[in-house]
Amino acid sequence: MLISELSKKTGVSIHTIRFYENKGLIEATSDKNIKTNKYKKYDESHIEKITVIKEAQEVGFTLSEIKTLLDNWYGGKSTKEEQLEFFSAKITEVNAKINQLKQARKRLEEVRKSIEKGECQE
Amino acid sequence: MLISELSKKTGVSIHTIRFYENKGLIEATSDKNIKTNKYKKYDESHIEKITVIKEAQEVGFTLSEIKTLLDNWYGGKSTKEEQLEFFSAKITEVNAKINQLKQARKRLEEVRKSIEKGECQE
DNA sequence: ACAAAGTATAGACCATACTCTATACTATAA
DNA sequence: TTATAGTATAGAGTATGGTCTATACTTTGT
Repeated sequence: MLISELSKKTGVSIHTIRFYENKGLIEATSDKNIKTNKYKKYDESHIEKITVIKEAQEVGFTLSEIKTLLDNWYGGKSTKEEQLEFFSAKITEVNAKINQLKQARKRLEEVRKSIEKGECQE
Repeated sequence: MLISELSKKTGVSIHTIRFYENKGLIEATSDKNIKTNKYKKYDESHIEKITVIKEAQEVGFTLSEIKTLLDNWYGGKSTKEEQLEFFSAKITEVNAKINQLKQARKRLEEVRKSIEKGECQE
């Protein structure tokens, strides 16, 4: 598929897709056939990667972290051990974030309770 | 205390404290006494606010969201009902973030498992 | 054949959240 | 009193993550 279709299927703008491509997060499939144009081709794997980018961003990872994540996820550049280590570390990070959020929730609930009790204004 | 002390006690740079002040997140206590200088004074409440800023940032809130949070937390500008509504909404947001992170963790654990099984490389 | 729509590249521009520099005034210690 | 250290303001500069514009080439429909 071409970029506009990928854009429609992912909900990510053409500009942003190109931005990701420049950053090295995704890479269009190179067609070895000599073509008259420079139109880039994308497939299901690109949809999946963009989905991962969106999900990872929502939970607070930066694009540079996500690039490393995708490189480990799809690229075979590192050994099995390195990959296992990488994902274990990421899971630890996510657990830490969950705990921070639980703390924040507790704080917010305390504030809400104190407002309910009318400690702030009568 | 003066700004350098606040900086030391919070671990936030003087520049950043002034940046927060310009953004309206904190406000130095105005001393009614006529003084020869323009040195701003801070107290424990400012330490607490900066702590809240840091905590809220860690869990993904923007400065503008945090400003609203602080205004509701410390300022009596809104009614009890509005405050309750605000904090309930924030708690809902935090819960949503926790769920997203749990989903992300599940995803990452699945990837880790598939690597363990050697599905990616032999 | 020609207009309209799609694609590519490069670079400008924007918002957020800092971070630093220049300049000037103030306080303190020797 | 004079150096130096701290404070204030204004504005420039940086990094991240986009978003948009200009220009040029390609494809498609009529």
